[in-house]
Amino acid sequence: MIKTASKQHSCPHDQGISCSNCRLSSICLPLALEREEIVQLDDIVQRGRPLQKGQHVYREGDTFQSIYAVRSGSIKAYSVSDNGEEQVTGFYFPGEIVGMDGIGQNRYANSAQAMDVSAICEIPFSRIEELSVKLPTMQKHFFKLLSQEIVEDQRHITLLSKNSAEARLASLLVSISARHARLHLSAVSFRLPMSRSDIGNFLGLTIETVSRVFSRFAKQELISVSNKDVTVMDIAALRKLANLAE
Amino acid sequence: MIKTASKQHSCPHDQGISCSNCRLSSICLPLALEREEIVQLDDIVQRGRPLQKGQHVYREGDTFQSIYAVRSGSIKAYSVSDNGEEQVTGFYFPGEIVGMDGIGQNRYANSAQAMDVSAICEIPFSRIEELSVKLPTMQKHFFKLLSQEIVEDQRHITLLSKNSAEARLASLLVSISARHARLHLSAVSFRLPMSRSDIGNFLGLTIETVSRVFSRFAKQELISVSNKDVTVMDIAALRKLANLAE
DNA sequence: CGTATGCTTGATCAACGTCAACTAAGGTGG
DNA sequence: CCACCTTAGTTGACGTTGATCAAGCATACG
Repeated sequence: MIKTASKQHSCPHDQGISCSNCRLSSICLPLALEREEIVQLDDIVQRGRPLQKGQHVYREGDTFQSIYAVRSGSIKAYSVSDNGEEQVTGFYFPGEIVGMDGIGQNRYANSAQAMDVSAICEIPFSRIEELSVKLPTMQKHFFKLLSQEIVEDQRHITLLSKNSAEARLASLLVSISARHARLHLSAVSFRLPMSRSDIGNFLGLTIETVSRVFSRFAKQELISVSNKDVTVMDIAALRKLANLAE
Repeated sequence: MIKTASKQHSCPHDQGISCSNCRLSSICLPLALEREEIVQLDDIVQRGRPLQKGQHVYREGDTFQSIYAVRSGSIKAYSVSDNGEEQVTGFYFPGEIVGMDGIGQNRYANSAQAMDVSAICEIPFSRIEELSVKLPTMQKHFFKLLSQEIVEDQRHITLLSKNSAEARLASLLVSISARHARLHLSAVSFRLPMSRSDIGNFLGLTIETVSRVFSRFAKQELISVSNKDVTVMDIAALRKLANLAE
């Protein structure tokens, strides 16, 4: 693989980057991987051209081959149930990994679609398996990654099972805010990449309810909303509404 | 480890059994593990005395060390959210694995509690990691296991997000029936090990709603219920109600 | 500039939750 | 072994939240 010279503060869509100097590596590779190990991972990661909004990373039912790290932009994952209804199962931001649902059945259980222009790193799973056998740290990392997705999904189950529309939306806003902060972006002002319909679908609510709750939050001056742009004005109140510990 | 002589059709609570001759191994170890490999796994697996009803396998927050295969009985997993409410995240029957939520944080994210007298096999995770490095088949198996739990949880998200009380309960009944069948038990008549309250909690419903839906199903002669004993009379209708493909 | 699409807001409705009373089942001590 | 008590489950009446239906508005795109 040919790599162009990479600079320290590169453009997020830049392809001439390696895991070693990727500013996301602390999220993507939270383990204390040795420099040596990262170099080996680098060799298997494939960085393609950015996806346009609406393009799919993979589709439900496709043969599973790779997992993907989001480098820039944002991805939504969704599945279609037997009766043809869509269920949005997750939103993924830079540093996060999609596609792990495919491992079990050798077929993706979800489709993954770009909500913005997005750059992704493809990591062929067979190579991960090989590397994991050689590098126990790497194996541990991927076991952890999978386990964390389980815990995330269970949190979402709790959200849907126990919480009101307000709590659900508050929870999503808090989560997105925190993930922006982790990326050293503003935790206060951000643009939601997804539609109201995606939000509703993800949270088990109708688009009308989502809209109403946004309006209510705005009226209570917890946030200000203008279309997809949100400014969080009272994160503590949102956390409280979301039933999260202080 | 000392193993007593094992017979072919052993008692489910019997401790003198090994993976090699366990009738659950096709569920627990669906991979084409070589006999040689199973023997190595056998050496890791610890089989303790059965748990009494109500006893915990582990508790949320405990340091993660092992995953557990259910040998007999049934286990429920639940977590307590920040506001103190319980959420039942899963029911586990023989051949199924609990505890994988602990890998990511080195702490269990759920508590696991026996709903009946239950026998479990403890599998220390560090040993799995070691073995997985030596046996790629084993590594693959555990990657798959984790991934399948993700897919399961996502199905449950869809259930909670999109389906009515009737669909949710129908879905649970179909699932339990199928899992009984897999164990070569009756898919038609079975005893529910969990309380109405656990069912409601798992399905995001109140106990009253669960009770009413049971009664409605009985009146429509889809099932007959007597306390915890259920007989499925029209599985096709239940599948339809659950929005499952024929 | 006009049309399509996404979003908001209002009015009404239904599903499920809440509250309450009652019944059945299981467990314990006399 | 039975009587009592506790806990689990059922059923009914009523209330609330969020879905549905419908109309209008804003934004984006050709």
